[in-house]
Amino acid sequence: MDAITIINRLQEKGERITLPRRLVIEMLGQFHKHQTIKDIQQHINDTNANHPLSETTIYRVLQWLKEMEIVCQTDMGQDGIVYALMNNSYHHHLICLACGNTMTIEDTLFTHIRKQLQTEYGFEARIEHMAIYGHCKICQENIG
Amino acid sequence: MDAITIINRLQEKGERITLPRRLVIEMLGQFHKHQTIKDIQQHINDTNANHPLSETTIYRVLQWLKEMEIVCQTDMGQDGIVYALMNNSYHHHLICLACGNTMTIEDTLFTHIRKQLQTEYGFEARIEHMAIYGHCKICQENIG
DNA sequence: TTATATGCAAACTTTTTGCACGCCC
DNA sequence: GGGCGTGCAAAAAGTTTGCATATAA
Repeated sequence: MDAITIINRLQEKGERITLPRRLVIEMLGQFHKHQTIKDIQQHINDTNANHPLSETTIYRVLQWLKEMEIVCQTDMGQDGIVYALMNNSYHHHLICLACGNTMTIEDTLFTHIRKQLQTEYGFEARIEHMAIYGHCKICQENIG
Repeated sequence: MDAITIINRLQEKGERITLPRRLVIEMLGQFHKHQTIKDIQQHINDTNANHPLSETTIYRVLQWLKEMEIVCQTDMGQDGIVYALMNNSYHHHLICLACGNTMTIEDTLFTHIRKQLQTEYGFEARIEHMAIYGHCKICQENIG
């Protein structure tokens, strides 16, 4: 689902589509990576110098997009809080506590756990973008 | 491992044990629940009125305890960032996006994923205290 | 036209930093 | 005694709010 589709769906739901909202959705759709508030603001204001957005607006647009379940929010620890469209193919991050490097992993790892949560607790998990901390292979060897 | 054991081990490692450090460790050991910075400060300053701790110190003690891998930090979303001793029997939280209720779940759920991360990526995951968002059974039924 | 989103400024919360002093080893 | 931790105050960073204005529908 790309930015235009998202915008159309929101509009069909009766949501108001304003320029700031459009810009944020397009920005997140363009970069298939999680972005901080600052990333979003900077990119929009760089490419759209004639209509810069205030931080306030970006916070409010992201809040709205979360309520609409269009974006998800992840705490990346040291790297701060990041946002991404939910429709991007799900992926997750391994973050090494020793060297700080991050690895991206596929979502298939969570298939089993999702089913189990549903079966055992009746809970429908939204694991779109998980950050898992630990020690990477190299650092384990260096420590060991 | 209780507070006294933790303190002894740190001391054996050559770490300096000061009163603030002792108070924070004991506080976390006493309540087997995750605590916010404010919880920690308030409890210590209530029960230890003769030696109140500044926020600065608590931040620094927690930073140190994280480096020592004694405490883990979890972002509970709306409820803020919380801290807990790692040695408490691991547990995790299901947080409903609709009603906000949280459920506590056992760690066994993650056994499989830990092994898989180790095997496939050589990554030793530290999944001590995970917050998983989604929709609880009741809210699913109400929405559906 | 009218309800709602935006921008600005200011408040508020959370976290970090510099420096003088005090305490643990 | 000496190095390191602490407290204070202030700054920095992150987030929220009130209100007048602008704008989508």
